[in-house]
Amino acid sequence: MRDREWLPGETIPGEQAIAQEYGCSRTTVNRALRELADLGVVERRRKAGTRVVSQPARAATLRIPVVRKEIEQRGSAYRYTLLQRKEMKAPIHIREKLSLPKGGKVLYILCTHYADGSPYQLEERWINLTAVPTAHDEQFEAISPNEWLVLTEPLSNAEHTFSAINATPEQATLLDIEPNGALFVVERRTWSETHTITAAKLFHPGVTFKMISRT
Amino acid sequence: MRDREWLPGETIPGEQAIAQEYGCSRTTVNRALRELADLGVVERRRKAGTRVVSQPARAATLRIPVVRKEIEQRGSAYRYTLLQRKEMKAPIHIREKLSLPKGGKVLYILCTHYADGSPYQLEERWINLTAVPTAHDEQFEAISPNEWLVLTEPLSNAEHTFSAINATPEQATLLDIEPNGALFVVERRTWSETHTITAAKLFHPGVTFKMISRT
DNA sequence: GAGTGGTCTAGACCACCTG
DNA sequence: AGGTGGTCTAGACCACTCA
Repeated sequence: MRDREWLPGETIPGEQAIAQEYGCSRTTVNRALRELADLGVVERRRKAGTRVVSQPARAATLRIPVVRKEIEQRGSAYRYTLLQRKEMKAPIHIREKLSLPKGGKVLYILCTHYADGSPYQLEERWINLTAVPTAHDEQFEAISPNEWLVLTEPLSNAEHTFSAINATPEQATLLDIEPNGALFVVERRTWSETHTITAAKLFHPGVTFKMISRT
Repeated sequence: MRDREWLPGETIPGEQAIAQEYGCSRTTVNRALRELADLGVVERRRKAGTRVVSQPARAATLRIPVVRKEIEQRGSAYRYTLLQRKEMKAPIHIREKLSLPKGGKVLYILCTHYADGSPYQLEERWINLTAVPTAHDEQFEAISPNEWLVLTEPLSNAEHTFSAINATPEQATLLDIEPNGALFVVERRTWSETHTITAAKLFHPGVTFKMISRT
């Protein structure tokens, strides 16, 4: 069905018409078209019908696992080190990201994840202590905030931003790379239905790191 | 339904059991669970049942549009410049990526995409001339290979790899950034059901570029 | 071999949106 | 106002895979 070419620039098929033409039920057609819509190949609107998008934006699905699993899946040994941990009033840029009021308290954490002894990721994180008060009692010496939050706050929503920057001198030292070396940065914001939970910046040495998405 | 907590680490619900419990049809339960499986929250296998994943890998969906649209959507003016175009025997690393035989011919293209006059993306591309012979007749002076291929070879599969590198001197010059500046790199491989089509490397100045995925 | 998920059918009601 | 997609039901067959 998805091979067939009635795909000129942007046209309008129908839904139960297709069902008749192919001799299948509308439910099936609906599912097929819905999947095509998810892929971005097709646009659907209630009364207007279904339109074949002219220049579809490729839908790439990434799987972003917990760092430890990511490292172990490459067959490397995982190690974690806590560098800094302090409770503080949220700085302005974090207040904005987490929609916190003036004076809102956060737990700031800086830590490193190693693969086979080499720095794999530098993690900088702010946890909203109003939303996750139990973080106050966790020292994050044995478990990384990444992993702890996945266990503690399941099924949260997230927004990811990917970018590239030149390492600051401190970052270069901590990640054991050349001064000014390229870093792959993942910024993550996480929230539940009621609260914003955490903001994180994850820095990967560019030489090492690749993020892959298939189909 | 997705609020309910029978989410201990990893357990096993049933499918038509759930349908009865919630007083809805199995079709509906199936769809719900299938969507949760797509999100990576749940794992399903035929005989074994459905398991709540303990540390789910976040599924982030990216939309990767045609460069021109990406730029125009930011409200910027788009301009495109062809820098180089030559037919050649595929170098080894491209032969591997495109599964080409020795001596397989490709069309190599180097070009730049500008947003409001500033370099936005440096595109380096190899097109498989066996699979897409019509590329031979296209000069790519008026239209970018990116856009041309989306029009010519619709509905192809793709694999994307994201990484960060330091710009080479040439890249820094072409993109008008500092020497050694960080670049956000998208590598793309594209294939149809029968052929590998193209391999591309897309370089974005790290200072400018961000790639965002929501939920 | 038996039970699970994967997929389909035929029919129905509804919300939305456009013309 | 009417037609579209969105979603649901009740029932069915099949393929896979575990025990």
